[in-house]
Amino acid sequence: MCDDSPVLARRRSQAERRSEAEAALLKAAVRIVAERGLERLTLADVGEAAGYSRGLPAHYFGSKDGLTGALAMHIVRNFGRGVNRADKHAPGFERLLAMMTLYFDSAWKDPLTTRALHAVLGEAITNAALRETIADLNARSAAAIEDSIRAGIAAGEVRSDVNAHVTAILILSAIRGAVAQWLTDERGIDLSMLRDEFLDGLKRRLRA
Amino acid sequence: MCDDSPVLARRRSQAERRSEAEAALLKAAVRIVAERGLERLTLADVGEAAGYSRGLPAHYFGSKDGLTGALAMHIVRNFGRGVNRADKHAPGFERLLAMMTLYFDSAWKDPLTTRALHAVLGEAITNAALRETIADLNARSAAAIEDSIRAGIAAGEVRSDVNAHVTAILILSAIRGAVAQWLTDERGIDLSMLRDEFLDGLKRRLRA
Amino acid sequence: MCDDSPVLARRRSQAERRSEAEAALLKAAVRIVAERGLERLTLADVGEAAGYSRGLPAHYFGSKDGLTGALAMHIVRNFGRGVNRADKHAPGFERLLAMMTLYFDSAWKDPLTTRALHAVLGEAITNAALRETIADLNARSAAAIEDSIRAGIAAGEVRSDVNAHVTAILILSAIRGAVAQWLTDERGIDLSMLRDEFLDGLKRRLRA
Amino acid sequence: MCDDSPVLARRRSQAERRSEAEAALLKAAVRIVAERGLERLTLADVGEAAGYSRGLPAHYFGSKDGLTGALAMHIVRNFGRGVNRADKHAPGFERLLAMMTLYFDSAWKDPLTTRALHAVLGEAITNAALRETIADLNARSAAAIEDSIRAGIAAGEVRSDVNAHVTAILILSAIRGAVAQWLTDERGIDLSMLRDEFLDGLKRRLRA
DNA sequence: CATGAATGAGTATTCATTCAT
DNA sequence: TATGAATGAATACTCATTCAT
Repeated sequence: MCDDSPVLARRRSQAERRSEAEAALLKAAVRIVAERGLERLTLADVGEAAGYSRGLPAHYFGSKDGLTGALAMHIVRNFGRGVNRADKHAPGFERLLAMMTLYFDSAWKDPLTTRALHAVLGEAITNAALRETIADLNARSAAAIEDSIRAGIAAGEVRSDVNAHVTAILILSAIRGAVAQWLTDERGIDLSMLRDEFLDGLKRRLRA
Repeated sequence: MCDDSPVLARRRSQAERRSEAEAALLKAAVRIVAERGLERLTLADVGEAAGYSRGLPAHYFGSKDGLTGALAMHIVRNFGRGVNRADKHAPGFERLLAMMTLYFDSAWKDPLTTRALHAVLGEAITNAALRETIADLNARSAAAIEDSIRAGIAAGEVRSDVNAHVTAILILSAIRGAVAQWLTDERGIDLSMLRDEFLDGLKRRLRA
Repeated sequence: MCDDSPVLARRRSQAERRSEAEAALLKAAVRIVAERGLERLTLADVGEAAGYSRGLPAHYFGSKDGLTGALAMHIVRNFGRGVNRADKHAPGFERLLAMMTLYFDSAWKDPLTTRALHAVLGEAITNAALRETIADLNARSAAAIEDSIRAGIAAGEVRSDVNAHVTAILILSAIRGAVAQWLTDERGIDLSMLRDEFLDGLKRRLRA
Repeated sequence: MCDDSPVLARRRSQAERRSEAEAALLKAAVRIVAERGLERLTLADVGEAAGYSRGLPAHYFGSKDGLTGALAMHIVRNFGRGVNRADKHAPGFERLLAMMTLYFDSAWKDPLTTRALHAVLGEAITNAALRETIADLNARSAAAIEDSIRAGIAAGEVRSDVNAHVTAILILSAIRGAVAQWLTDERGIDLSMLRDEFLDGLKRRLRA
């Protein structure tokens, strides 16, 4: 920090090295999970794919379950960051539509993260260790949608007889299910068509 | 060996025993997958859980991939059989509503199969060997919905400006996503509430 | 069993194959432990040394702890069988002396089992999983000595004011300690001299 | 570096810190070995248990073998120091009895060191690197006993027909074996009873 | 001097698969 | 047909060791 040496590539501190390596490992893990699934992810592969040793993932994450958990957190955090870019719109119907668009479009723009996310979502159904992390993600995702619906109602943009809570969960459900089907059959399913029809239905159903 | 019973009868009995055992193995596999996931399913466990030897699953299904494939088929077939009970209604809006209800209620009534199905759906995202089976299931499921929508349009029960194909996919998406969220958080998500709200929205959106 | 085929090398039954392999594995394990100690025993080495695959020990004993436990049992059983050959003498002072002689001489005659036994005895001090097995061996070994002392007292061969229980434990202690010292320094310690002096002291101390 | 304090004082303080840390590491190692055994002792654990870094033990002792050796020496030295407190008695039968008492009582008073010592004694049987250290300990321990026996003979307190050398080894054997049995079954074995009976037998056997 | 990041070899462990009975 | 013994490859995991800070 207080090192003024003129060396351009300043030597990294231990903490920097550590977090740099950790980030690289998680990035590599995302790619591998997206391509092969959690089941066929090996600790050694992650280390090598990240340009480190075969042993480093075990050293950092302790066990495969540890890596899986950290990976879920990482994906969820990354994903949340992406969706939150919709908050340039004021809460309300506009933001809701922007969020929905982002959900669909991020699947298209970043299929790696999307595929990894859905692999983790699927795993959470039969893996108690991940369930809480994913349940929490789901709850927060639905809550963000719910907030926009309520704001829309308050602003008179959204019909006031809508059950914001349940509707939010169903909206999240539809997006998740649509993306999952697309991931299973990218050629047979036209995601942009699903997006347009979905947004259309949303307007029809919610608009005051 | 020294059994003198008529050959035909004997053959039949062996064939019966075989399919009986096979059914028992698949049933055991469904339970294990529902409880622990495909990753933690082992051939030996399936054999023992079904009351047979550790070696029988390999004997019948050849390999783990063979079992996985047969299992996916079995779940898909079972599932389809359940949903098709809606066909006592004539094709049209009534049958559509009945099918939707069945989708939700079968999750509640048979959480084991449901959980196993969703484990397989999740796996298909990153497992090419299952993708086709699942893509096919998805296509047929959506097609059944689409048929009812079209019949509804023809009967004048459903608005004629509805895009039957895309809407059917989105309907399937919403159900799948809703059940998936419920499976991840059975206490936090009220499935029957989701069902009612979903059916309500459906009527509002589709009814002529 | 009821196979009367004239083949000399009759095909072994599955159960025979299994127990044969298990015996071979344990025998190999004894040798490795005697030579290198429990710490440097690997499951793969045991399998290979026994002429089987590297994976078989894990397959049979489940884990290294499992093997260690089975090994302790096996050594203890083998050892007990050896010492019990003293029972051709009637219980009493003669049998006691014969047992003591056997203890010392079996160390000399079968240093492999002896070394392995003492490795296990040492391990039991800091390994709770073995403690009970070894505590039981110790209790039974001391009890056998105690029985002979009591019989000797009853027969008037042994002084009646001897505390049979505690003396038996101390006798076992002395033998164990003597053999342990010999194993640590075979050149510096003359075991036969220890044996003779020990037997001499025993007579002096116990004889009526 | 930029410290202007007298060099000598500084050196001394660093040397002190070094030996302080080394002592703390060895103390921690003794506890870990007593509780878990040499096999389950890790360098990192020792460092952390001593309140230092995970890397310090490797820094000081070079390798695990280095630590093991230093630990054996440390335990042996500590142990010898304890027993030598008997030298307030003049050499002879009294000192012998005092030494024996100390052997038993130190096991009771400091079970941690005792357990660690016996773990090392057990390991020495199959570990050539420790054998010499332990053989030397054994030889010196027996020699101390032998000296007292000889002094007792010279003073006319001990029977002159006793083979001092072999008897000393057997005495050490009995104590070691007794403590080992107690360590394996603290509840089932009454060490103080063994001590009393042992001392009693000793008097009867050796006293002139 | 002291820390802790990173490595990689060693090993336990799991399990699909093959094969003898 | 059915069992289960045996194999061996795959992989998680541990930890001594080295090295940069």
